[in-house]
Amino acid sequence: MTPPPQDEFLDAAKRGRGADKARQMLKVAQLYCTEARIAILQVLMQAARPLRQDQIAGQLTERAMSKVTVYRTLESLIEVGLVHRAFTYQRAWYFELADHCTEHQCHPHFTCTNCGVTHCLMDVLLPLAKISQKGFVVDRQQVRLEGLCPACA
Amino acid sequence: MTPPPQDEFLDAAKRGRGADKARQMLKVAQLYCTEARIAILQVLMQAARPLRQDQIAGQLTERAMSKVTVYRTLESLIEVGLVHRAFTYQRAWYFELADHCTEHQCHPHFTCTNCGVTHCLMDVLLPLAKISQKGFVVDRQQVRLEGLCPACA
DNA sequence: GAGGAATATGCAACTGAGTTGCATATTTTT
DNA sequence: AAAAATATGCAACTCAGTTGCATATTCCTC
Repeated sequence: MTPPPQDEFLDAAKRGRGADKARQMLKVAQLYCTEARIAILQVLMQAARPLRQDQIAGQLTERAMSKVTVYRTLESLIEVGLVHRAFTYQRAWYFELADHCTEHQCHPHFTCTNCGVTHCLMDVLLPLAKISQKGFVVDRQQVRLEGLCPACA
Repeated sequence: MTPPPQDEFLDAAKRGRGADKARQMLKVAQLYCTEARIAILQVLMQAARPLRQDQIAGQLTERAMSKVTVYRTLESLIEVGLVHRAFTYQRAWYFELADHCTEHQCHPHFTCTNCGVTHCLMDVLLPLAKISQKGFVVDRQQVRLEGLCPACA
């Protein structure tokens, strides 16, 4: 096992963890591999919960990014199905990676009305509402919960 | 059966259908019986689906009402539990009467991504997510569906 | 690699739902 | 009827998200 040359180490560190995976995802989606898309994908890959635009921007350590770019980048990632809008809270959208989602529904989100923190209920899956016999074509079912989180209860 | 005096007829007509019921609801809730609250409650009682502020204001035939008053009126009705925020769509809140709701969840809402119309699925009830054993105290569970309505499918 | 087409970014200015302060009007209580 | 409590309207504001346009970056072809 010969160690990779030093500049490759530096390069990897500079690109940050998950950069290669992000590039791969973008290539498959046929999107330009831009600094913005790679960085935002990395942030979302590391996030434990959905994030707002300003929270995403706040985690971009390498370089500041205008909110316009953040929104437009998210929009492009949503279009190709890599990201989705998880929910709105206090008039702001929260975004998250679209993996861990089954075909028609993602995991439920629980938002604590006391501390405002949102928890992804990854291991909870409610049945799909049976409304196709009425002529509805369900694209997506979303479940939101509100109440007190374990810490606040 | 003596008919009520004519001015009572006129008065009932002027107050509109459901005015008495609205007054009753407000009295029980210990809120002032104002023109705004009565009128908005009537609109919501007759609505087949959740309405935005401007849609509510647009249905007030008697007298125009400032949007500030509509929002503050809805806020007061929400505080006492007569109304609730059903969902947001395109950055706007949709309001509806809080009846027809069980303790912890209301009926699901289906919004058509083609025509934008929302349908209340009054006869659909999903089980509550079982997360209380994890320490969560669920106050409200909300289910949103997206796709194509029968007319658009 | 150079050049050019396609696409992405940033700035500044805008949009629009919802909010706030304050003076005035209405409702309820005494 | 007067006083206390609360509601309304206006104008001005907030702030998440959007748009037009000039510039910069990415990718593709040679």
